[in-house]
This record gives sequence, structure tokens and C-alpha cells, in this order.
Amino acid sequence: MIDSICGTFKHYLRLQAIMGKHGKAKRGIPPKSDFNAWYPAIVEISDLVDKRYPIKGMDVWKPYGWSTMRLIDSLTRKEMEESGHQEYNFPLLVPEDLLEKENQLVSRLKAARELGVDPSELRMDEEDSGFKKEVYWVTKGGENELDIPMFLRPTSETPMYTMFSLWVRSHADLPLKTFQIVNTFRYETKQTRSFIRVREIHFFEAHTVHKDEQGATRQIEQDAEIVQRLMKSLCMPVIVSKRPVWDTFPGAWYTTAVDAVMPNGRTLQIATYHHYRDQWAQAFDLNYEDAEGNTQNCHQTTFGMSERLLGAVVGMHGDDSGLILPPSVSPYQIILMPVAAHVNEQVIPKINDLAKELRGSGFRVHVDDRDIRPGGKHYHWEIRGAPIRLELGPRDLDANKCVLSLRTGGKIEVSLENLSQTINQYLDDISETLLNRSLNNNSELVQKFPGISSKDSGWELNSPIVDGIVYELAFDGNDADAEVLEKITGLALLGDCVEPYPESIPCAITGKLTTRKQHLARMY
RNA sequence: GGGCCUGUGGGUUAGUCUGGUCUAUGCUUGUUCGUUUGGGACGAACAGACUCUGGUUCAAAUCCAGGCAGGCCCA
Repeated sequence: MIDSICGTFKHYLRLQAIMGKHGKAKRGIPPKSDFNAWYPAIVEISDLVDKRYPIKGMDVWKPYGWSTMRLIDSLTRKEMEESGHQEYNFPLLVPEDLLEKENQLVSRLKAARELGVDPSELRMDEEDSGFKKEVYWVTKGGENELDIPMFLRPTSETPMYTMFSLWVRSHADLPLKTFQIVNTFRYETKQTRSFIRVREIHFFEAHTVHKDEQGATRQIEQDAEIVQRLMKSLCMPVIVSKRPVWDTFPGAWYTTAVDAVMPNGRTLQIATYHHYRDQWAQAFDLNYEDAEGNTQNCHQTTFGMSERLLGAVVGMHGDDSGLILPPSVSPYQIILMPVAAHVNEQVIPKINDLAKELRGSGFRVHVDDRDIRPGGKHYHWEIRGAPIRLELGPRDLDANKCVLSLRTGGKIEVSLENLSQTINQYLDDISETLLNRSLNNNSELVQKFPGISSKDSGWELNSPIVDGIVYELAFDGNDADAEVLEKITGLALLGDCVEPYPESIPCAITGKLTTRKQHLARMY
């Protein structure tokens, strides 16, 4: 009956409901509704990582996970190349004395902040000694104590800017646009989670140096565009916010952060870009001689991302049956499964031909010719989130057809004619489905803030906040007001959303009319 | 930073309270053989574990202390 059906792709999609009957994955995957159990289980069952390495927060990347991460990296590399960045690779170790420059910078800025700013705008925090407590230290070489201890980079401002100051001499050396994708280290004491909070971080960092503030500002704008394109490839809706002052990276003029909302309503910061102005340049003597022969400080930016991108992909798109990988980063876009090959010896050669054809069209293809039952293969690749599984058996051979199972749901028969084109269309459909699903989920997870009223006894919420919800609100208050909001809700302000309200509405605290849109959320 | 809980084959689990029955249970996975094969087949055989270091005891998976690892809660 199905054989007789042909038509547009939309028609095929309508068939999904009829044909999608099969059991759920076993292996004791918790339901995704129990996200805190689902996530750690799925990253291991789907073969992304092995968490049994005996150091907390340091997982072993398995080939499937590493391959996915490298595909994400390759999207980033492509963006870097197109925007004129060059890839570097700096040393892992940093001598302690270099850190002093950074610490001086941070404390100087703090002092300035305290002098120049209204005290009510300030928030007490305890990040005094910079990274010192959060890094791994190397204090011995063999048996001997080192004269100058070294630490493992937690990020590379210090090593890079030390060198930049040697490289940049004149305006002709600018802009200097660099990036690297390396491992960085943070001594996390809190609970770690694969890809989300780790001690060895797979880190992308772009660092740029410009003649002036405008140059750096243009770079920040470009970073914003790059992020939008990357998120689109990952089918991922995000909230982009200018972080509040107290949540700004030390030494940054301002920080813009990209947050994804995970299914449990916690936000995951997956990218940040910082405008440093010339604050770091002052600390690192990073200056140049302009066309008039005057010495000028450089202006800088940084742009960072990590394997949190993968964590967000896993959390955002997966379902009760396992991972669902966007076609853009799935190690295999199509799994070819010969079926009943013992019945007709033409099945295997035909599958190999198809694989060749599809590879020739640029798809990432894997032939699963293991001698196990087809159900086993389906479940295997379903858990791993491969977008399309293609089955071909004797019956299909006769009809010049094959069966496609889409990871987003549905099973359809398609002709082997123009197969690459057909596959391409379905991969696009899958990406679109993933994005739409995520947008829908987000619209449920992000809700209007119930409001807050001033009573004799103090502030009171108009209705209790719900666990697992991100609240959106108009907010134009000062830091003390922000603290009221954060205290009473137990949530954190993400900062000024880059998409403000189209029309002014009253601020949740002060009542002042404002277009400033902000979010309150529990952050990872 | 403070508090609480848990460590048994690759995974999961029984046994721990009340020490001796433990030569440690079931399921799963793995290996081999046979029958199978269009969504997780069946049978047989085999392989595989008490987190570590001390202590108490005639006797420790079991009780005690500490380490390491993991989980949870609060600031």
C-alpha cells in the first residue's frame, strides 16, 4: 500500500504518524522529564563520553562524542576563517609572575569602580585574588621545587597578551585577530557535569587587538553575527544579554553572554564576548605607534565558547529515546542498514553503491553491516541521535526504493532515484523540526514575571515563582533593586536582553517606563 | 564555605541494620557454538565484583576511623 504512495515531501511527513509504531528504547534511560537523571545517563549511553576516569570533572571523550565536538569546532573554524582570524596555539603553562599583571589590573579596576560609582550600584563580591584559587598549580619539576610556580591556563589572556605586546608595534600590525581551540583548566570544587561544568575545558577563544574603541566595537558586532549563525546551525534558540556589572568578566568594559534554556528551566551560558576597551592593554603594555608617531593603547575583545555547546545540543534536542543530533554536527548523517542480506546477495553491493553515491554528494555516511538483528541497529543509532537511518532489503531492491527512518519521527519509503536530493530535503526538514521544537519548548519555559509589590513588611511576590521557569520582565532599577529581585526569587538576572521590548512598559520594581527586557533564571 | 548520604563483575542489583549460612544473588553486557534475521530472538557453555588504607574480632562485603570517588541539600 505504501509502495503506491508518492508525492511531495509534505505528503511523506503526514505519513509519519501512521508508520511510526515501535517500542521505546530500553537500557534504562530515564525519561527526559527527569532531566537531572536523563542528562548524565544519556551522555554515557550514547557513547559521547566515559565518565569513569578517576578524576572528577575530567571525562574521556569517546570517538563519537569527540567527532561531534570536532564538527562543532569546524563550524567555528569556518566562521573564524571567513572573518579573518588566524589560529594559534599557545602553551598550556603560565608562570605565576605573569598573573600579577592581571591581578593588579583587576584590583585597580575594582578600586576605580568603588571610587567613581554610586555605592548603591555596587555589589560586594569576593573574587579578589582573580583566578588564584581556581587554577591547578605546577610547583615541582621532577623532585625540585620550581623557583616560579606555574599554573595551567584557565583562559589565555595572560599568555597571549604577553606575546601580543611583543608583536604589536605599529598601526600597521592592527587589527590582530587570533583564536585557538585548546584545553583549559579550572579547579572546580562544585558538582561537575559532563560538558556543562568540567575541570578540563575544551575551549574556543578568540582574542583581537584593535586601534581604537570603534574597531573593537565592530568586532563585538561581528561576534554577535557569528554566534547567530552558529546557533542556527545547531537549531538552537538562545537569549543574548548584556551581563549586569557584577557579572561582567574581570577587566571587561562590558560582557555579552549567550544563554540556552535547558529543559529543566536552568539557563546554560554557552558563549560570551567581551569588550575590553584598553583596560587590559594598559596592564600588559600593549600599545602601538599611530600614523602621527604617538603611542596609543590598543583596544581588545575576546570571544569564548566551549563544549557547553555540545551540552546544550544534547539537552535541547534529545528525547526519551536518546540523543537527536542536528544534521550539521552529527558524525553520521545517514546510517545505511542492509536488511535480510542473506536472502538476496545483491543487498550488500547495492548498499555500498548507495554509500558511495551519498558520500560523493558530501554527506557523512556510515554503513552498519553488523550481523545483528535490524531492531538492534535501529536502537543503537536512535540512542546516538543519527538523523536518518536508511534501510534497504530485497523487497526494496525489486521496487527500486528504500525506507528512511527520521530521528525526529516517522518512517517513509522513498525512491532510489535522486536519492541525494531526497536526503538533503529530509535533513533540512529535520533541522527545521528541531528548531521549531526548541522554540516551542522555550516559549513554555520562559514566562512573564508575576510582578512584585511593596508592602509594609517589605517586598512580596504577586504570585509564587515556579521551579523550572525562566521569567521575563521589564527592569530598569539599580543594583539594589536587582538584589531585591534576586533575593526574593532565588534567581539570577541574566542582564539586558539585546532584543528590548518594542514599546515601553513599567519596570517591575520602580514602575518607570522602559523597554529594557531582562530575564530571571537559575543558571548552571 | 557548611551539612547529609552512598561506594559489590563493564552496567545494574541481592546480601550490610543483627559479623559466621558468601565458595557472594538475579538481570544485563561480553566471548564461543548452533538455530535465527524487514524494530531489541532463542538455547547452551564460558568470563567477570565486595573502592582503598588502617583498626576491632577467633572470624569483616557487613562494625569503627581516615583517604579517594560519586550523589544530594544549604549559603
